[in-house]
Amino acid sequence: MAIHKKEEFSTKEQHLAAFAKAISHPARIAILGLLAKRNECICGEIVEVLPLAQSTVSQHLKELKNAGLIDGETDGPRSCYCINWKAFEKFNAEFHSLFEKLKEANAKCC
Amino acid sequence: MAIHKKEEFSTKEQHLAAFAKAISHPARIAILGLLAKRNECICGEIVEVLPLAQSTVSQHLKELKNAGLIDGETDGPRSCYCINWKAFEKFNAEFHSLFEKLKEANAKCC
DNA sequence: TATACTCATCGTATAAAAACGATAAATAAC
DNA sequence: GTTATTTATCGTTTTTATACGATGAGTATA
Repeated sequence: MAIHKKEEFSTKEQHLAAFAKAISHPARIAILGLLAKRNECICGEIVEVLPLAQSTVSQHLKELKNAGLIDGETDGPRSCYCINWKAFEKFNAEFHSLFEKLKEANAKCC
Repeated sequence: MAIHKKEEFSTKEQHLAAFAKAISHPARIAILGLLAKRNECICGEIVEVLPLAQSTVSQHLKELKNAGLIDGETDGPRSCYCINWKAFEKFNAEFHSLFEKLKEANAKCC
């Protein structure tokens, strides 16, 4: 009976959740950190750094790309990836709009 | 062969990923939004609002609590929950320290 | 053309997440 | 003391995520 009910929530909630899911694995955090440090990376470079098989890394890259967090383009036989900073801005903005503005109303608790 | 390798990444990466995982489901986003709006909530109130069974909501509340994002205390037979704003501050700070400071080095891409 | 290299995809196996009903524990009300 | 209320936990089922090896498609090099 595991009928997922994600679609019964608001679009905003779904979007923010999907964004969070994309960075919910340390490998993907590591990839993003590496891309931020080196500006751009070839898939093979990432495979060298991470303790994961090439196919697994490729899978994580695909998820990050699907979430819009990174961009990728082919360079001959290689694939070059870089961070999509605009997407990060958007994530930050959504995160803020959901919680930050409500914070001042919460001085005390329970 | 699904031996999870999360422990092979840095503590910081694991922590940030765990944080993100906690908010990677629209139900948990909705719970946080509700708690932010009402300051505090009884479990039953959350069950009324969400399109999920009581046991499922309780499960999501447990995950949010384990992640440190919410606090809960019993009030008679009821359980009262509220947001742990300090944890959100910490999350924001970690998120920033990982990416924000590297942004200026990334004007162009690929 | 043949060979080597890079990387995405496929197939597969295991672990984790998501959802529910049922039950249990604790407190309140009668 | 019995009953009702509230919520956490247990057990189960289905879906999704994680990870790998193998294969294939594409590009470079000999």
